[in-house]
Amino acid sequence: MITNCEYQPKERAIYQAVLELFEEGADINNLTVAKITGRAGIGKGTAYEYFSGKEEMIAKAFFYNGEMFCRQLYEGVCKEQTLGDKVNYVLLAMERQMTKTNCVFRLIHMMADNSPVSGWIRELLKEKKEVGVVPAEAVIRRVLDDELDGREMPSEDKMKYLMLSIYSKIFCYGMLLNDDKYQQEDQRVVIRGLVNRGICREVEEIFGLS
Amino acid sequence: MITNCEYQPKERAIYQAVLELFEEGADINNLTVAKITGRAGIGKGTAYEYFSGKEEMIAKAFFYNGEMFCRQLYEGVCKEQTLGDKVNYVLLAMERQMTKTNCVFRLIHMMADNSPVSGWIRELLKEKKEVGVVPAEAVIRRVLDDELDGREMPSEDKMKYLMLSIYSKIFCYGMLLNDDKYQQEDQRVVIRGLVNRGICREVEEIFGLS
Amino acid sequence: MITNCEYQPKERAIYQAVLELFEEGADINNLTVAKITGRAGIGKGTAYEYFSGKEEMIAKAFFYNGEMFCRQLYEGVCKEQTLGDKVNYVLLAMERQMTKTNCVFRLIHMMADNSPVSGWIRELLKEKKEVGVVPAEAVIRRVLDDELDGREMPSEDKMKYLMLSIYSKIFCYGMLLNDDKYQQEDQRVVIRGLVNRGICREVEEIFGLS
Amino acid sequence: MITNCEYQPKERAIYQAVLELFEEGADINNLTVAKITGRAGIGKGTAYEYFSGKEEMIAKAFFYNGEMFCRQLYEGVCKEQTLGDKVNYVLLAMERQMTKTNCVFRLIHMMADNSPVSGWIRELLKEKKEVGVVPAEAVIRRVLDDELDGREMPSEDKMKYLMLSIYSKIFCYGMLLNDDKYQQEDQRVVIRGLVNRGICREVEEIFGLS
DNA sequence: TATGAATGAGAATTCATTCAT
DNA sequence: AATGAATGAATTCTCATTCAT
Repeated sequence: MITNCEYQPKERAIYQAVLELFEEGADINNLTVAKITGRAGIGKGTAYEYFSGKEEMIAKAFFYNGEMFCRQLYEGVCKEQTLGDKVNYVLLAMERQMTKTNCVFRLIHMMADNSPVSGWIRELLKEKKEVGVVPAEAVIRRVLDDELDGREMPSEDKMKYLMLSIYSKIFCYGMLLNDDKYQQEDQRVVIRGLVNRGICREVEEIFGLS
Repeated sequence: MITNCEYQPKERAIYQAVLELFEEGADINNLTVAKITGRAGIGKGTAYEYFSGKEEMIAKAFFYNGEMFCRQLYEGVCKEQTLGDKVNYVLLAMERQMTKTNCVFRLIHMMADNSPVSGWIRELLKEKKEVGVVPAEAVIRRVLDDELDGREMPSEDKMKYLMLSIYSKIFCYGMLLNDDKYQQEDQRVVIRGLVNRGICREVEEIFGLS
Repeated sequence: MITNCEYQPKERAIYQAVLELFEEGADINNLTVAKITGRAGIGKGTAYEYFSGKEEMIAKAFFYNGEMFCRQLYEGVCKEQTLGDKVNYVLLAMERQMTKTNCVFRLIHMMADNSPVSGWIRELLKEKKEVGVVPAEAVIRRVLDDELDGREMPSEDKMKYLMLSIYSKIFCYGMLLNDDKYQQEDQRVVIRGLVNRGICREVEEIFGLS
Repeated sequence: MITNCEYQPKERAIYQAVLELFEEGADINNLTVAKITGRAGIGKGTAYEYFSGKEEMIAKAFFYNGEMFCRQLYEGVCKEQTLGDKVNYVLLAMERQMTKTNCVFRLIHMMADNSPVSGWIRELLKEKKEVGVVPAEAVIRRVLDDELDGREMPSEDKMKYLMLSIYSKIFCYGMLLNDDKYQQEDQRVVIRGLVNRGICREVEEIFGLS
């Protein structure tokens, strides 16, 4: 079940400011509180009423973005019928997100960091897992559950491999999109098809042999 | 052809210092010149005789690491005969690198950044491409070239997809290794087999149909 | 004559909050309005209805404390008959005050400061002198007046010296009390006797020769 | 024995800057690092090469002042022959110090604080006690030792009382000097005589009865 | 009258870089 | 060539005070 989180207006303003600055190409590590609050149109001190420090602002901003993205993704995926359509939906959503910004990727990058921001993100993830928020993993799992249906559940190793394999293919599709060539829809459609089929085949393989 | 780059001793000392600090868990953005030169055992001013600034030191350090890694990989891959053995060699090299540190991943993360470091890295990549240095891509391409042999070359799109698909599988294997479960060899051997077979099948598929 | 000053409840709450925080070891310069009003249980804005700023709050709080202390002292001293008993009363009152907190000393310290708080205190002292409030000086003078009785008044210089000499002895007793050794009554009683006798002898000397 | 402490030039510059600003009436709590280093004529960052923070700068500056003062005092006292001359020397030194600034008093005030500066001062005192530096106490004790000579040592309580009693009289003399009346030497000479005699009598009393 | 959210001036501190030795 | 003391721009964060409710 998706929780209906309410965000306070100033909190939201900070998130949006961070994401905007980010989309405009700012480097996270050079993001200053002054820039963020300036963009958000609020006083510097006000930010500290809502956050304990800069790192929390940034981490939560990306988390907010990820949450919004995954929630939409989840809802969209549920409406599609076939595995191929579901995967396609995800890849298209990825495209939209990518052209706007690389936010989702950054979230992943940041998680692998040793920076204070990454610490915050990991903590947020743990915390939210207990509440009913939709993480990226849940989206993929949902797709797989639908597909598994009556069939026998594969071994844990295979499921883990499958999850990551799909995850990495989507990720790899996102990386391809950075290439100038794929700025045009007619070029993207070809590669999207390849990736989609690649994922479907992998699912069938694992689920088929189990 | 692999160029025989010579590194000056102080330059090397800087690289090693950066990598050491990194392996010890330092956050890149909190690496200071003082810490780096202190670890390298040279004066702060001296570093500026070899580098234009902190960003260059860090970027080149990771580049140095990547180069060393890929060079070894390339040499190792050349010695193996079958596709499966080659892929296995890469995955094992990945494991070794992973346990030491996530340096290769970090390199990737940093490339996706908007930070000054990432700017340096992208520039270095361009520059080196013109010289004959071995990038990660070259390793994969070498494996594929061997395999392609007499067969017909697939379309550019398919090759691009294949490259990234392999890349993503290796990447995905690296990510799995972070999991506590895979700290033990007997656990790793199972998943390594799955990844290896996944890659080989994908290669066969693309090369088979072309 | 002791004026019957009435304090408004919120005003009093502020004073008590300041003194409480102080007794708990807070540093005056790190006392924030937020902490004070928080402790007082009133809104931050409300404090500004009663005081012009933080400095006034603190200065008046200590002034309030000093006034209460001196008033009690004055009343107590009046009830005693001999010089020795009066001095003893003062020293015992000092002890009680000391164990609770060093507030009286702090008041003295603050007066010697160049801080805004000290400015306020000096101003308050002037102001109150015109009204009939009991200052520490008045207590000592009262003791001396009783003792002087019919005898001839010594020169102004001598009176001034005597006042300060007594003052310094009491002060010195207070300082001694900080010593761990004097946490026990049986230790204190010895030193208290010495101080008492020192003061009495000094009074006799000055008053005797005049 | 007086240790010959060497101070580095920048360190000294900071001390002098703090003391100068202080003599000019600055409030300790409003002393900023910018003001101090500005006055000292060095860069803000440089101060942090020598001190861990603002508090250390201020505490050590006053400590430096106290040390210099006490060292001179000690040397001067040693040259005098009679108790009266020695005490007179101390009182005159006090006067000189007072007209310049109240630094010694401030040091005392600061010690009684709960501020970080006071913490530093207390720590410095402990530390220096182990090294052979001359504290205020040593000066008084030296005077008493000379006087005690062959006579029997009084009880610990009495010695403690005597030390503090003298200390407080000197302190009280310093306080008197703040009075406008005593800005003139002819006025001071009277009161100085009274204080001097008061101290001598007290010493004789304690040493006589032991 | 009472409040506390909002503010921004101001403070401490860090650290990349320079440059005299 | 090598150094590290000196620097000050830049950054984070605090907190007294205001003012709309």
